[in-house]
Amino acid sequence: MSSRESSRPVHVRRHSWALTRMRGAGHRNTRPRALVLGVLARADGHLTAEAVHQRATASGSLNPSTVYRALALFERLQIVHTLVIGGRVTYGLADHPHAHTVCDTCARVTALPEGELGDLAGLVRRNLVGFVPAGIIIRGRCATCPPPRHA
Amino acid sequence: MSSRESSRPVHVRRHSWALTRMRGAGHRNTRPRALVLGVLARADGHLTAEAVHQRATASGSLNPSTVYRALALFERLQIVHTLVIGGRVTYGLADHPHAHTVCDTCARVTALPEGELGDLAGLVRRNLVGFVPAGIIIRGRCATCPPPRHA
DNA sequence: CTCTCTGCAAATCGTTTGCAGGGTT
DNA sequence: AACCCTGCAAACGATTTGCAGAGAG
Repeated sequence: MSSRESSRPVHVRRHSWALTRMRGAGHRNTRPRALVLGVLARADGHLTAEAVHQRATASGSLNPSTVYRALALFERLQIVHTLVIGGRVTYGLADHPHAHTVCDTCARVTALPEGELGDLAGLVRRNLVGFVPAGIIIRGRCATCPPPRHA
Repeated sequence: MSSRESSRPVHVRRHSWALTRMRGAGHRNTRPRALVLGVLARADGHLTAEAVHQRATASGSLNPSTVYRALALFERLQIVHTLVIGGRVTYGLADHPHAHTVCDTCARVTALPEGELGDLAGLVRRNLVGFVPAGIIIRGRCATCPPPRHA
């Protein structure tokens, strides 16, 4: 959170990365879309559409359905990718490839930076000929969660 | 499909594995539950709740809500695992650990038997201390799908 | 016999959609 | 000016839930 590693804060760079991609595909830079991207660029982790809407609302009003439409567009353009956490669809900026761990118990999500797992993506590419990996999700139980009681 | 590798067909063994687990947790072996397990035991791949209901109906009537309740129970007991494919929740028997590839374009799912990816689970366990992996999902684009056109 | 489980039907709620006006290029 | 995008409100559809009766142990 020191935010002085570069002249441009990280979230600004992520935001403009997404913006460039969107504009490059011929889509307009509107206020609602900018609000959504701003939220996603600042989020460290994945957010539900509802959470995106709530946070975006703090900076200006916009309609939930517009959030859904924006997110659907961004997903199609591969600006965001989705992840289901605790039964809810969540969205996160797809600006750098990474794997996620998702705890089945507490629903906590951890992003694993590249290299954290050796070269997992490379392993996949090497073994699955023709398959282009876009994301890796590891479900399980995180260290701090108690094992599920057999009810 | 030769189905004579053992005296007990595979689906029977899978079914009774699940049954044992369910009974062991103190739940009753009812006809609807048996129907659902029968479907899952025979399925090679993941099915939506709706598909489970349709197939189960072929062997006897049961209510959709009962299917949902059964699947929720099985998930809680870790008898089944869920996977979101093309925006729909799908269910599969969790009798042996394996990874899945999910194609973002055609929604096709491929189960990777253990060992297919080297020891992916072992790699995860080694690098994520304390995290107990229960499943690995690799999203991406399969060899037969065209790359998404930038719309 | 007791307590769980099921069927039924209504309620829920995240998400989608049609349409007319507004904003971006 | 042309066309894309948004707000609004209604529609949608998968999943959940309350309740009374049926069935498993």
